[in-house]
Amino acid sequence: MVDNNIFDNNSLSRLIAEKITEEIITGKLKAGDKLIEANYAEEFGTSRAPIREAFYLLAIDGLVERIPRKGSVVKGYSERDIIDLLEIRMMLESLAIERIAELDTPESSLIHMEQLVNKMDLVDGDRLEYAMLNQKFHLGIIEMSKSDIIANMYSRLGLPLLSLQRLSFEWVENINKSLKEHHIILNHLRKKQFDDAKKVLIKHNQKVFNPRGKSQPSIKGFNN
Amino acid sequence: MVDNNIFDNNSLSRLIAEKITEEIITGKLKAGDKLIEANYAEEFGTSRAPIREAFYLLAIDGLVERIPRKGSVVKGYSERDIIDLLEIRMMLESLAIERIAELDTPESSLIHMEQLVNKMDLVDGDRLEYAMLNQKFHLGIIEMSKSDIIANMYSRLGLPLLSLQRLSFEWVENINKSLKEHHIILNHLRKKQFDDAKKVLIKHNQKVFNPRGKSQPSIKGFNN
DNA sequence: ACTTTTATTAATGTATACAATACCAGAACT
DNA sequence: AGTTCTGGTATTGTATACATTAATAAAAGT
Repeated sequence: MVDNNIFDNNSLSRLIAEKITEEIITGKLKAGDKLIEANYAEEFGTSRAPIREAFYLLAIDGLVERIPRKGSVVKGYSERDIIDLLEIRMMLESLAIERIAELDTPESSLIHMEQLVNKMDLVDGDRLEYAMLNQKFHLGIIEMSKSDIIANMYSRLGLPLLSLQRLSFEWVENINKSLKEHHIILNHLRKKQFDDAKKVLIKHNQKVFNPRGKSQPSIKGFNN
Repeated sequence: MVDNNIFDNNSLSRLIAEKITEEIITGKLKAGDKLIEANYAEEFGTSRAPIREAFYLLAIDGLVERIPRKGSVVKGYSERDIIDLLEIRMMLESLAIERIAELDTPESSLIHMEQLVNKMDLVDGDRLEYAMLNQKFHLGIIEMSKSDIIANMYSRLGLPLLSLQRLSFEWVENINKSLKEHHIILNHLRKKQFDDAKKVLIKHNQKVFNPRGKSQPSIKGFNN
């Protein structure tokens, strides 16, 4: 028995969930948009069953909200929500660094992170591309901690933030500072100056969001 | 139009999920136990569809792990996992107190919490009962923060910890100190001494885990 | 005109049936 | 004995059909 081929992404539902995730992150689907099972079933040429599963997977990642007997909508986050998400993300990353300090991080991980940061230096103007790489950087720190719990918690924050950062970046002003800080954090990690790494990381996170007065859209198609 | 009756717990799946949650928390179901859709379908006299949904709800709360094409099992947590869970819980509660400090907490909330703590004083020997009340206390702090995000994150931690606390309480030794601290935290909140509340809370949480007999792979030595 | 009622339609919830896959025990082979 | 086939069974994955509920529109009453 040969192993699964490339297309078998562990069942349809995962594949569909990934596709919808992409649509949310790229902004094709916006907060409040209603997701209709039948529509997607037709679009993907399947029955509603795997679509439902996909919606659940998305709900776990915090991208979709399921309202019993009403349906599934793309979850919206208020300004307050985003502040809390960022705060919690920072806490998790701080904790991750504490955990990293207790381990020997293999050279390969550090190299991987450095490659990532170098790639970010070269991005020129594509917000989505930058947001994706940035996400990978933060995720990389989480993974270095080798803590399933932290990683699990983080996954609930990461994607919603990714879908928002694209919009709310103060692109021009902060990008250069942000890039430099990534390098600094990595250097501290390499030199095992974990307290310093933490300090820079905390500052780094505190500067990410500049609220701009956008409020949460209401959900269309529902009678609230 | 009269509102839904008491039995309509917003669809079967929620009800089933609650029931299974109870079985996990009370220890009837143990980590690693496999959950078979068909079995539960028969037990509840339904088809497999709502059972599946229930499993997903449990997965969101971190009580069950879904492995594609294999099934659902009661999720187990290692000692390291528990340390991380507790650490994150502490962080979230700390953050919650910061948020509380920014609000006017209504008197009714404080009274509610005080009633809870008083009830805890009276519990005599029933670990599960105490663990449940303790859970409500911690949850109460989260709710006072009025942050959906914090509450959402917390729900992923709370139930797994609840299912573990019952087993590993160092009942006699620490219970009195723990009780006192609850009162102290509440008093600080009432007097708007939020920094003090936070400090006590952090200490309260840090004492929770005492890995003493490292030989034991289980969750021994975990209390609060 | 405005609200309430009623019918129609759309969408989710649940049940049943079948398909694909994983699991397991026993046979065949080395 | 141990390993690899092989078949049968258990269990999840998907499809289809129907039931129930929510959203929409039209009709009736005030």
